[in-house]
Amino acid sequence: MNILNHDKIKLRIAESLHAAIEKYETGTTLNDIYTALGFPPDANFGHYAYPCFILSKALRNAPNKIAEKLAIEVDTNEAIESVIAAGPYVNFKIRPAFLGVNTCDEVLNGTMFTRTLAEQTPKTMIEYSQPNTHKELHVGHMRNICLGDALVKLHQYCGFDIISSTFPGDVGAHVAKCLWYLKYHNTDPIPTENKGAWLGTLYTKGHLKLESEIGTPQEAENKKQLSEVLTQLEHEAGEFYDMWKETRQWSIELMNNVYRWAGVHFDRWYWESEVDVPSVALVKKYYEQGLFVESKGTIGIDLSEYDLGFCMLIKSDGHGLYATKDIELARRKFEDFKIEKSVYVVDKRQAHHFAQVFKTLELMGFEHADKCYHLQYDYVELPDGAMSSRKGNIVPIMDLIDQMHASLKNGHLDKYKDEWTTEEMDNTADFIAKGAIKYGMIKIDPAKKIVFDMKEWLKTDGDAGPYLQYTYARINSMVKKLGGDVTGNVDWSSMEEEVAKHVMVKLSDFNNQAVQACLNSKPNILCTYLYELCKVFNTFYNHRSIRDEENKTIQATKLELSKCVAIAIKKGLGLLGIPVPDRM
RNA sequence: GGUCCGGUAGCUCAGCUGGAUAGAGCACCAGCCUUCUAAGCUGGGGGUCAUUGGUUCGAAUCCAAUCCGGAUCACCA
Repeated sequence: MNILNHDKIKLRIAESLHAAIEKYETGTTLNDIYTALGFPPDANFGHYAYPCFILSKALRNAPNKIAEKLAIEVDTNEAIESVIAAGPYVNFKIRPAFLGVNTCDEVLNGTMFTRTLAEQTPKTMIEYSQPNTHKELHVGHMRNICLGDALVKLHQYCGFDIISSTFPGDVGAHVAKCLWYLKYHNTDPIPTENKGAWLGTLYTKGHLKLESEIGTPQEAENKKQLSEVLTQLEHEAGEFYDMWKETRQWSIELMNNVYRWAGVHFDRWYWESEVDVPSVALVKKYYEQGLFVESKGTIGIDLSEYDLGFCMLIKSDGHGLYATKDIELARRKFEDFKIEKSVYVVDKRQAHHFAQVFKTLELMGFEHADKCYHLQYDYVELPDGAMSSRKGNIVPIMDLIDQMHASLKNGHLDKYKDEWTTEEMDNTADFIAKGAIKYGMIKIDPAKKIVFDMKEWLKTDGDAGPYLQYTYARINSMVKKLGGDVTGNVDWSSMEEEVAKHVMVKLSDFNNQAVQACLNSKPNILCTYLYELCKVFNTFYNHRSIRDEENKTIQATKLELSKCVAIAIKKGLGLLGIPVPDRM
């Protein structure tokens, strides 16, 4: 998957360099140069840097000599203001007018965000969020939702045709335990609202009760009752089946509440219950054909020659497993949507499971088996270990959201309580809560685990979502206050202060970062970029007052540049699923 | 034990397709609001990039070994 040379600034520098390097016949292509261009560690060196080590061998010359030579041979032009050799690097300073026309103007008119960024964009399904009904959604699920949603949006931004899907688990032992407890042991009245969360607590109680009664005379009776629940669910008839239909809806309502809050949408909800029976039938078919074998009363496939052990597909009681369903589901995804690639956003504990599933699909002759990818991430845990609904040590998503709202209203937003309507207060708190929670989930590299600490999460300063939202709101406010009084004409060439040029250079990097975040499946790259953009802007903002600027041209241009930053923040946060408040 | 993933400042992390003096945030210290939003800005202290060896002109980054932590390896999902 190639990234296209969409960055007009870098492309122009690369062209200038290429013209100088070409005559030495080193075989260095325009593309090589474009790719090698980077940023100097200290902005005082210049805006872009070209390292000359690469040419050293071909030219049989020391890198710093080459740099000196190139610095003389590369001419300044409408884009390049100066070329300076610094050790083995050639550093370029770009004219503000060129930066303005190719970056700011394009941000303002929107063309910056419609450039073609990636060469190959196969039609892809991204499956994320695999919650269970009859359990409560916790902050661990939130990481998955934030990550999955950001990936969907980033891919769409980069030109991919994306189908989003979710795969909730609405059948299985957890459902039976929950219904069992509800029927035989629950003494609470059924609440009128938040039934889904309440149901989740019953699952935990049920599980714990069953555990505690193992080895007691009660155990046999429990097993008998549980098995009756499962039988009724399987035959889709009886009291428990009716309970299942009703309680399932409570859980779906909870999921919908969370998804609504997060602003995520799924093109297709695949239910475990819909693939359960067909998946067992599929396995039996392949068993008869001889691909799958019997072992210890179960049916599965021996993958030990691939170091993947035995992949069990039908238990000795005749029921299927998670892998069974995923095999049937994989097939359906390609069939239902004619996709070319299938991505599963699931935490790393399932790595072995997916390795087995994909290998099994391959051996079954499934032509798209090599187009299935498990995108693994590390999960969220608590200071005292992994979260588990079974043990009941979870932080429900709604608790985090509620505490965040309260903390914001009693904190920074308190100063607006006499000025704002209740509605604006609630909306703003909600936007900032989304900024804090989603940014917090996404900014960490997916490969690293998150240890959740509520106290830390309620902080909104420093490298956090609210900082970026604050920068947006601040620009918005400034534009509102100054807008009418600024009468000068915009002229990018007036942006001679280094801080202003840094803002423009940083802005021009937007698409490079977005495409990296997308193709590497690391949305945290975009977080870092947006944070740095805000950092550079705030330095610029504090450096010299725009309001008090006497030169009308500079004043108008700086205000316009500020607008560009606001647009980029809004666009970038949008790709992460984070909204921006007009004021905060 | 096999496989996979992590180990960078007191804490949380970025940098990892090799390149300039290893960067942020939090915490700590010193400054900046008669307001373009202080959820901000400026400056300061703080590092054996787990360890050892290798490849290279050059290694936090690549390779190997070792140590620490975690996940996973047949009837849960």
